[in-house]
Amino acid sequence: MSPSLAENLLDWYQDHARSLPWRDNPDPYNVWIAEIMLQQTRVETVLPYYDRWMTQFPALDSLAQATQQEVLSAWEGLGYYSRARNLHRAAQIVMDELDGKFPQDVKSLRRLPGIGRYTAGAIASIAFGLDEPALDGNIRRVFSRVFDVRHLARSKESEAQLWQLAASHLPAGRAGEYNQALMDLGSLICTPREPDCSACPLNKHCQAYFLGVQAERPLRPERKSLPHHIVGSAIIERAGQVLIAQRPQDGLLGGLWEFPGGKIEPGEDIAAGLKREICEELGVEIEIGPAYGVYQHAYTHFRVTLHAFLCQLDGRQPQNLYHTSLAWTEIPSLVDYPMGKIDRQISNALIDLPRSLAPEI
DNA sequence: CAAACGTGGAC
DNA sequence: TGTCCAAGTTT
Repeated sequence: MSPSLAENLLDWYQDHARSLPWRDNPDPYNVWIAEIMLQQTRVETVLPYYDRWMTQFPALDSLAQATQQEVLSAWEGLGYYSRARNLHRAAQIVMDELDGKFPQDVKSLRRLPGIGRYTAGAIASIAFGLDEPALDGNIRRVFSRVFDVRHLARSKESEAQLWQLAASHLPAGRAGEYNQALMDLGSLICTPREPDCSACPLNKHCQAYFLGVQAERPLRPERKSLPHHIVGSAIIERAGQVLIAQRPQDGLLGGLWEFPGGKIEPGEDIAAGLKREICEELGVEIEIGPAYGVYQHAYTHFRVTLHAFLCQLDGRQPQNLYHTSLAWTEIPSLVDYPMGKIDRQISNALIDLPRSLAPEI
């Protein structure tokens, strides 16, 4: 009798498993942090963040006791910041409501914020040794090829079929290894472009390879083009300090700090639009000074071109009409506030070129 | 349930 | 240079 899919896979994994820090000691906390960081994020990107995180927040209690600003600063640059806010909240829930005991089954894991179907299965199988499936992007691709799934990727039909496949081939008692082996296989061999089918331990099982259609699986839906927004931002300076604002908790870059401003309406003059935004957000008129750079950035669902300006207030105090909070800060202290990429670039420019704030000096 | 949610790297 | 992609979750 020829070896099963799981047998071939696990044999391969024994020799080819990647050495990763969270695999050294796969306790629930380590696996949880790694799984959240790895959501929609490459392993190479995660590695330095994971190491710093474990130094700063070595266990559940230290994470629960940290401030949200500390957590967001540790996360800065990783993106999808709700992951960090949810990790922090979940750590506090476990400490305060669950007596410090991390949930140990899929159903209770999924009650924690930020843990969905995939992550619950991953933690349950890897950290607790339970026979649970975990379907991520790699495993979707592997199974879409091995079983020649012809439904459109992410459709209801393909999701149902793939979760069924992920569950139906689990080797009893070795689900954690199996799930990780599938992910390593997807990452190393069964790659999105030019999979290395000749080196694949599953090529004898692979229907797409047999049919020569592996490059066309999974079946991808068409993508829409991204909208492009023009944004104005005000670097409001007063007595050697600049005004920064903390974004609302929900939505884009929630909880991070920014230079206030906003979207310019189509056809609107940039300076006029920036004055309007500042008036809406801070209830004050500004005088717009020298331009301070044009910044291009692509988010997941839109692109922006951001125009920054050095600005002065009209003498009145800004009111907080939109943000979580406002702060006046010395320029060197901007490093202490978590920010998204563009505002970090602006901050770094200010730190590197402080004289440009006071060109008369 | 379609849309929102970041960023960096490969081609 | 623009597009695609990468260990998903939430609303």
